[in-house]
Amino acid sequence: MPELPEVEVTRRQIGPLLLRRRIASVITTAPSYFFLTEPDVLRRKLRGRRIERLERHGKYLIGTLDDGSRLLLHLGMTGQLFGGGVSSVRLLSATRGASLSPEAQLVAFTPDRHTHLRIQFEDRGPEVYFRDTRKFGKVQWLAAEEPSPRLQLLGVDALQATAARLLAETRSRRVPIKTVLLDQSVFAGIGNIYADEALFVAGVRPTRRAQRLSADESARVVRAVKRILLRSIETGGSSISDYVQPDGSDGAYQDERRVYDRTGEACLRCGASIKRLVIGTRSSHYCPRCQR
DNA sequence: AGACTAACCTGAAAGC
DNA sequence: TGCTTTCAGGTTAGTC
Repeated sequence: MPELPEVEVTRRQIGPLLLRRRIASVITTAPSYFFLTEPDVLRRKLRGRRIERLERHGKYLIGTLDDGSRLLLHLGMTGQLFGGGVSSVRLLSATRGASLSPEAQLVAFTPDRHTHLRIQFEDRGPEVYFRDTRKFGKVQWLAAEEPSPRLQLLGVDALQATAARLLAETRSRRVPIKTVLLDQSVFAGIGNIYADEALFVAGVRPTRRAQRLSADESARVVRAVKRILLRSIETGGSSISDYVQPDGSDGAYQDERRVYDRTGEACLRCGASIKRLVIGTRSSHYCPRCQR
């Protein structure tokens, strides 16, 4: 569910709760394919460590631990990271600086069967939870220097996209342009909402064969992608079905959607009825008049 | 290599 | 009021 903006908003909000605190223990659910690293291994590797950095590449969050190992997190469709816990608010106030009104970032929460990770810290302050109802999310521990095939497959982060790269990639592909935008090995981070939104802004129909994209259109698409992703981050991401920010509040970008999930509604630019069709199993939305 | 599909899950909403 | 079907911000393994 979360795309680049939601993951970036999550990174910024969860950072203060996750970074530089020594991990006392990790509680997990039973083994499942959510765990690329077995839960018992994960618990053992994380105990006693501190996360020094939290970076994002596409939709992946990458924590670097104080022993050089790394923690990979992917939110999948329904994954959510947030801080909270019993009696943690008071303790957090006592242990943290007053930069961000820490209380506002915590959610009153009782772990349930979908809470696959529960991280507790030695400072006894707020816990960090990773909850994911559908289990399409992923967690993986990587030893220091251990390469990650998943990360290696990713293209440059979508905020670093270039028209030249998109144009080069499209030359040999006869799939719809939208399929190329969703391909994480081209640009990492674009998902179903922002692919539709960017193509609308660029005036390109999602079904257009990649090979038929002009250099000018490639530039427009890349510009639209970046503008829309940055704007969505500013507004806290999109809250369409169940995504909420780590502090529990809704993002606001869904209010700025131009086509996604607006089937049958009027195009905000020309008034035509927004169409929906399926491209490679993903529902796609576009304006038949504004997008050619 | 590129293009498709099926599969991994759960829950909400719509259809009957 | 059920029971069934459809749909969902994602990715990967397998087949042609």
